[in-house]
Amino acid sequence: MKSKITSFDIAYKAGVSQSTVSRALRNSPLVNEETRLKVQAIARELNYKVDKNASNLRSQQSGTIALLLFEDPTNDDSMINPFFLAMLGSITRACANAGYDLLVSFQQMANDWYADYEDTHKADGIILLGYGDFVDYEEKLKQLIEQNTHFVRWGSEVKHLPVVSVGCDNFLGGYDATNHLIKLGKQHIAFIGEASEHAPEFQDRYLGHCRALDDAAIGHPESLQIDAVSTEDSGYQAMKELLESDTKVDAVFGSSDLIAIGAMKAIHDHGLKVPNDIAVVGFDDIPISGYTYPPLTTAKQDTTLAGELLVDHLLKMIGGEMVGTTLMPTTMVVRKSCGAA
Amino acid sequence: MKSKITSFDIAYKAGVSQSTVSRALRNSPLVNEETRLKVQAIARELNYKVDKNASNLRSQQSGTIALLLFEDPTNDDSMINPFFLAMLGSITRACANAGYDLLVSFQQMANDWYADYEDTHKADGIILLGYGDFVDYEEKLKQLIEQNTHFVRWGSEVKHLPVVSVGCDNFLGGYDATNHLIKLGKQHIAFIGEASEHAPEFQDRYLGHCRALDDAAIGHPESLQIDAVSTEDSGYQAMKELLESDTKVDAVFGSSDLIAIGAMKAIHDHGLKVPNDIAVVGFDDIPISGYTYPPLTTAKQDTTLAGELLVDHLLKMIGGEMVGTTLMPTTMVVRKSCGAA
DNA sequence: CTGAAAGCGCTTACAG
DNA sequence: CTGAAAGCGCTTACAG
Repeated sequence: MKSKITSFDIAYKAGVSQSTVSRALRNSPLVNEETRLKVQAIARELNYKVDKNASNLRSQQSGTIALLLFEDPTNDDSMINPFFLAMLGSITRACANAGYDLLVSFQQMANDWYADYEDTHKADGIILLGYGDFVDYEEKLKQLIEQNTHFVRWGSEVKHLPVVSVGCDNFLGGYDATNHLIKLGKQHIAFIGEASEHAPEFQDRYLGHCRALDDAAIGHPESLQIDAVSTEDSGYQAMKELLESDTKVDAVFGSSDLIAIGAMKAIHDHGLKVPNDIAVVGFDDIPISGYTYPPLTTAKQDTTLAGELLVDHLLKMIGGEMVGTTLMPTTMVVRKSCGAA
Repeated sequence: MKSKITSFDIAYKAGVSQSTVSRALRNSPLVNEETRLKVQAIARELNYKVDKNASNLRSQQSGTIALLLFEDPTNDDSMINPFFLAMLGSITRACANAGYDLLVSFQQMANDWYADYEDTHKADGIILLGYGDFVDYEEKLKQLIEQNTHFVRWGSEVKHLPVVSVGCDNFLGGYDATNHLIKLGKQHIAFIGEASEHAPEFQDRYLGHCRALDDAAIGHPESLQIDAVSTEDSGYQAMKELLESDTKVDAVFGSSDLIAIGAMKAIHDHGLKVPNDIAVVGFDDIPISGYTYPPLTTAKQDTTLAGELLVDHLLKMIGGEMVGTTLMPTTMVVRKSCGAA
């Protein structure tokens, strides 16, 4: 029964031209109110829908945004960072509000990614979330810039490249998190997370962490910074290593909630208590963080606002407007894991 | 610099016709090897990409699948069920493997949903994940059927409707979960989750739960079934209510991991211990479940396989094949929350 | 194996 | 306010 209905069928039924049907359905002011209503009524009656391929081809735009989500290669679906998934939710919603569809693609850094969504006219612009290694990723960004692709990315400002980013003030967020622990009297605060150019967000958090310690005249020996990627497992291993090294530690700043959650598990498995023996704070405020044991104190990134800003910035760029990088503040969400409550 | 390159430009450069370019780029066997390589080389050199709108319009297919994710209306992004998000990951991956793009849409039951992705030729078929209230949702399914839309859904078999589903054997999963608790000597096992026709999956789990109790000659009084939707908060409230009611309970089967996690928090807040005072099992095995305190024992649904099956079934339907509903088994993942380990 | 031609279903100048 | 016509960039019979 799916014999295709076209605008010509509607035109015939309504006794007008196909051009008029096209205008009426797009609510063009060029068409008579009465005509418009009649055409729309008939279209509804016949369950007619404009063929997007045809209209996109003709008007040379897609009404679609592509979201490229990068993760380290892994075939484990469960490894998708819940923080990004929360972002995905808010981005989808923001797109829908703006009348855009969202094409989602999980990219492995291994593949020939920057999947040409804009070049193939499937999308008007691209949102980039995450990256494996920042140094590799930077090369890809250069390609996108060269191709004049419209895109925004989530993250810290990219130096030396004309890239529009939306991100959090990771330095300040890291400062606040560590400062919170200092205020609670902690003296030996470990930082878990890779603090290198390969992970600029973590690095900024680490620099904020160090600044807070400096301001309080507390040292930050190298032995208290342990590399980890943003998974529970990595946080667990890093914390385990730290505990087994007999380094003195009374608090931990996990550079993501997943890391902090893994660290808490390692602390428990080691026979110690959070926050009594070791206080813990995280970064992100993923949905689960209020339900860990104990509930996790963390520097919250506002994913709702982030999604809105990403879409807003991208749409402006597509429209030819100039936009700059936006950094949002983080807010401390104090729960039990730090020992404050 | 984005003056549009078309297949005619490639044809001109290669000294062949545009038809040949089109064939060469799609690796048609109708084209000479040498010609094909030359054309492809030139296309690459000029960074030419086939315009999807044009090719889709002409060939009347989109190479795209739409994923519609339903949740109860809420403006909180964090409420997106991590189980569905894990599914999203595996569906995206399965689509990519099949050469399809994925259009994602979060639907609120309130809206005029079934967003006509197939009618507008933006997608060749639709995958449905979740639903608010099943009774309302069933009406929407009827519309999709009426429109001859190609779609598959995640969930239990739908009775009396010609709908293809992929889901888990919730009855057996529920049976296994409760049976596991029985084997550990539990006698007063509560079920938290709505066990009504409005949530058939939960209902099936409940029926499996009851059957296991029947088989062991243990009662299942109504007082031990508390309604809850699939959120930590709802699980927390339900458990709190149960604890305050002074009903005797030595174990809890949360009909989703989120519910179980919320319940564990309520048990802790009530001053009791998991699993010593009350054992807990969940359902799903979401990523976080290995990192809760204590780690959650749960009936795992294999999201990777689920995503593959959903895409596989849908693609077959699009291709005109007949496919039926598939029910996958669940597997018990035993961790500490049940007291077995 | 290759090319000339038709046509997918729209939108948008252009003319009135 | 409306219509006739062109054309977006492909794919696919059709003919050779």
